[in-house]
Amino acid sequence: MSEEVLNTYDGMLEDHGLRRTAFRREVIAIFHQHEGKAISSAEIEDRLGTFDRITLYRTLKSFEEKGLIHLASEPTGQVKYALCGGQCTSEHHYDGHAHFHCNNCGQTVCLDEVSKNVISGIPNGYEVRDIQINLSGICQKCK
Amino acid sequence: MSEEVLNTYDGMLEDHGLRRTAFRREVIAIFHQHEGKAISSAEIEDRLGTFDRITLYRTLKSFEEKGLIHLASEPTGQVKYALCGGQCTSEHHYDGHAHFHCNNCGQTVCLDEVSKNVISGIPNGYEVRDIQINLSGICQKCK
DNA sequence: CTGTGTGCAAAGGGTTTGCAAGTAC
DNA sequence: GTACTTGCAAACCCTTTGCACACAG
Repeated sequence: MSEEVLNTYDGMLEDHGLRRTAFRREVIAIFHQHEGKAISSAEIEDRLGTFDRITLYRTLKSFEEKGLIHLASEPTGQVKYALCGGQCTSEHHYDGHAHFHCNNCGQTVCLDEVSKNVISGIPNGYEVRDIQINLSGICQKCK
Repeated sequence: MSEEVLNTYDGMLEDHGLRRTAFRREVIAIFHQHEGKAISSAEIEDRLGTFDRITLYRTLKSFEEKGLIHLASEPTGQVKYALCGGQCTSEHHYDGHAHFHCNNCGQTVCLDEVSKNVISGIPNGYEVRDIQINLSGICQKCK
């Protein structure tokens, strides 16, 4: 891992009010390797060399609370995580993209091309704080 | 339970190739009482008088497979279920509406007013079979 | 009668909690 | 030094599986 990348990871942690530890750097590195995809806790485990599952759960929880990652659940309820864009905070998530889940290979990719701005018709009185669009089907590779 | 309603429930079961049992009628009745909302397995349990949790799991699974109900998972991964419209089959689900989850009261309602037809910008090569739109925030009552 | 559904018990798997030792700041 | 983080163990909870009995068709 180059020093520059390390500094980037440290910066991400610092920006979100998280202490810079080796474990957290490693988890961010794994997310970085899967940029553009949402990955499950199990997938992260597989990538972690020396790992402790419990610590990973807590790490993901604090990352999510501090706005570093966001949840992207499958329709079946399986929880996956992906790196947030730079504008996310603990107050509000702004992941402006949809997710596509492939029923064949099981991978979930982020589709930046699909905008959420088209959503309309929300009845009066509802205060929308988050929008999740989850597509599923067969991805490019599996077709 | 009037005879007419009973017949309706029986018809729903028969139409989806499911045997008509007392347990299944009761589960459908609970969904009917919560029409327009997605409910969790735990919420159904609370409503069931004499219930067996395991049988409920299996019932929900077969309902889902036969196109009687559809999944509406929360962003957190919690699985909820809602009655399908009449056009759903075991081959394909056509729940043409979005779901709104209230972060305060925890209820999930179906928003028929929010159309999925507006989704565009899906890259070539992706075969979309299902679209789920999950909104969250504060509902009318809690505001 | 035959195949499906139900109920109970037990197993399974992922996630959370408690606490002591270690580490960032 | 203080507060947060980590690691291990155990507990938890929801869900699934196996099997015998009951019931729908």
